[in-house]
Amino acid sequence: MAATPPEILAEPMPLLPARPDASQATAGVAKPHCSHCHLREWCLPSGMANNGLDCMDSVVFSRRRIKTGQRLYREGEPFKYLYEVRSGNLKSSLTTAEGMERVSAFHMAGELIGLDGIAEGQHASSTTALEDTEVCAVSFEFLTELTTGNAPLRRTLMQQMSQEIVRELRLLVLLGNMTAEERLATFLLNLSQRLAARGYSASDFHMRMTRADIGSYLGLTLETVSRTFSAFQKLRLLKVEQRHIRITNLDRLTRIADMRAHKHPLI
Amino acid sequence: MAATPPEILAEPMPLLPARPDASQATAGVAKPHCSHCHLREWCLPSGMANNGLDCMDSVVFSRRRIKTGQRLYREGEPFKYLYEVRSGNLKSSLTTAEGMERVSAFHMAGELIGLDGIAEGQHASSTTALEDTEVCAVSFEFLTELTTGNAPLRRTLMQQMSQEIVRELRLLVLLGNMTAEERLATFLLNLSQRLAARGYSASDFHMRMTRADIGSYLGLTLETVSRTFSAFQKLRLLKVEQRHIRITNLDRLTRIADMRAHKHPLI
DNA sequence: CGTCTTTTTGAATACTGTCAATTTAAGTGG
DNA sequence: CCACTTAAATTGACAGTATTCAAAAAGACG
Repeated sequence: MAATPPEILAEPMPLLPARPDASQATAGVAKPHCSHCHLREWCLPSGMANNGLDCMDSVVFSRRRIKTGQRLYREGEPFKYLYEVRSGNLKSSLTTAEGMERVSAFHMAGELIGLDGIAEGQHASSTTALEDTEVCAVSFEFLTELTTGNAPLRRTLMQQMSQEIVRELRLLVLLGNMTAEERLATFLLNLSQRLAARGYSASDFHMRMTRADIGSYLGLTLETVSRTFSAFQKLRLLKVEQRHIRITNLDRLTRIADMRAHKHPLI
Repeated sequence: MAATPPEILAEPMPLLPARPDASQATAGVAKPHCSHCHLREWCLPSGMANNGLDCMDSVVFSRRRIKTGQRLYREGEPFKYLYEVRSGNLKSSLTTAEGMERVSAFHMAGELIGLDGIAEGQHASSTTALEDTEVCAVSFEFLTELTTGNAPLRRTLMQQMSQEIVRELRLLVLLGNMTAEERLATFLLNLSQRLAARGYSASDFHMRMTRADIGSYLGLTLETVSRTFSAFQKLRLLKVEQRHIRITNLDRLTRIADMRAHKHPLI
C-alpha cells in the first residue's frame, strides 16, 4: 500500500480518466469532431487539442472501427497514419522467421500507435484489435505540416516518441533480467495502473488478451503464464477467473515485481 | 556468402564509410567546424549538414572527449544534449533495483545518443565510453528551434527516433525468442555489418566491450557468453582471441542467427 | 613483477520449455 | 435449447538450456 507502484512497462501516454464512450460515435468512417471528443484533453496529450485548434474539426482525422481480431495495419504495409485509440484494446506484434508472432505492446484508450512506421515508411509491426475498437487516424503527413508553426505540438510529438523508446527500454530490462513471476507481477501492476488512470478499478479488471498473448509479450510460454497465475492465486495475491483478475494483495504483488524491477519511480 | 545478412540489431543510422580520424581534433571542448567534420555527410544523417547549413559553424555544437570508463551522462541527470559519436565506442545502460547494470545499446561513430531523455527531461539511461571517445554535443533546445523552419531536418529527427524504436523492437524479439547461440551470432553479425559500413573489416575486428557487457546486452550471463564463444570456435565459425574476432564461416554463422531471426530484410 | 580484472571451464542446480492430456468456455447449427 | 465443434486455459511429467557457484588461467596495468 505504501510502496510506490513500479510502473515498469510505462504507459505511452499520461492519460487521466476517460472511459470508452460509444454514445457519440458515428458509424463507419465519419467526419470527426475533435472538439466533442472525450479524449480531446489528452489527445497527443493535449498538444494537438490545445494548439492546432483550428484544424481540429477539419476532416483530417478519420475515425475507424476495427472488429475483434481484425488488423489496423500489417507489418510491411506503407506507413501513412498514426492512430490514437478512442475505445477498445489492441496489440502490436512482430513476426519472427518461423512465422511466430511476438507481441510488443498492448494499447489502451488514448494511446498513440504506429510510431515505428516513421523510420522506414512502412510499419515495423502489425496491430490487431483485441475487441471491437475505435481509433482516430491521423495523417502523418498532415501532422508533420501542423508541427511547422506549432512548437508545442512538435515537442509533444517528440516526447511521445521518446516515451515509446523508454517504454521499450524498460521492457528490455524485464526480458533480460526477470523471472516469470516478476514479469507477470510487473505486467499485472502495469495493467492495473493504466486502467486506474482511466477511471477503472485498479484491483478488479478484465484482460482482453489471451495467455498466449501475455506469454509472447513477456517472453514466456502460455503454459508458464498459466502456471504463474495459478501460483499467484495459491499465494492469495489475486483471484483469477479466466481473464478476470482481482488483486487481493497489491502489496506483496508489488514486492514481487519490485524485486528486480527498475529502481526509478514512474513514468 | 549468398544469404542476406540479417541485421537484427539494426544500427540506428545508415552510415557509410567514415573512419575515426583524430587528425583534426582540437583539444578539450573546442569550437566545432562541422564543415570540416569527416562525419558531416551523415550527421543526423545528412539532415543537419544539408539543411541548417548556416548554423553549422556557429558554436552550437561543442565537442567533448570522454576517456575510457568515463560517463557521458548518467541516468536521471537533466537532459539537455543529444550526442553524435565522432570517434570511439560507448555503451548505454540502465540500473536495475539490485544496482546491476543492464546494457541497452552499443554506440559507434556517427550514431546519435540520448533520445531517451526527451520524454521526461532527464536521461533514462547512462552512457559510458568503452574507449577514449569523442562526441559532438547538440543542444536539444537549439535543435528544436532549428527544426522550426527546416522540414527535412524535422523529418530526419523523427526518423532517427523511430529507428531507435525499431531497433529496440528487434532486440525485444531477440530477448524473447532466441537461444544463447542465436543471440550471440546475431550480435556478432550486427557488429560486423556496422563495422563494414564504416570501412572496417567485416570478418576481422576488435570488440571494445567485456563479456559481461555482451551478456548484459543479450540477456545472458558472462559465463554463457564465454561458453558460446568457445562453442563457436570449436565449430570453426570463428576464431576468438580475447576481444579480437575473426569470422571464418560467415555463412553458417548467418544461418544460426537467422534460425529464429526476424524475417524481414534489413534496416 | 605482483595485483587486479577479465576470461575460461567445470559441476550441479533451477527455471522454463516441450509434449501431452484434460477441463472449461465459447460459438455453431440442428 | 441442446448436442457438437473449436478455441482457450489448466495441469502434469520430463527434458533442456542457461544460471549459479567455484576455481583456475590469462591478460592488463602500474
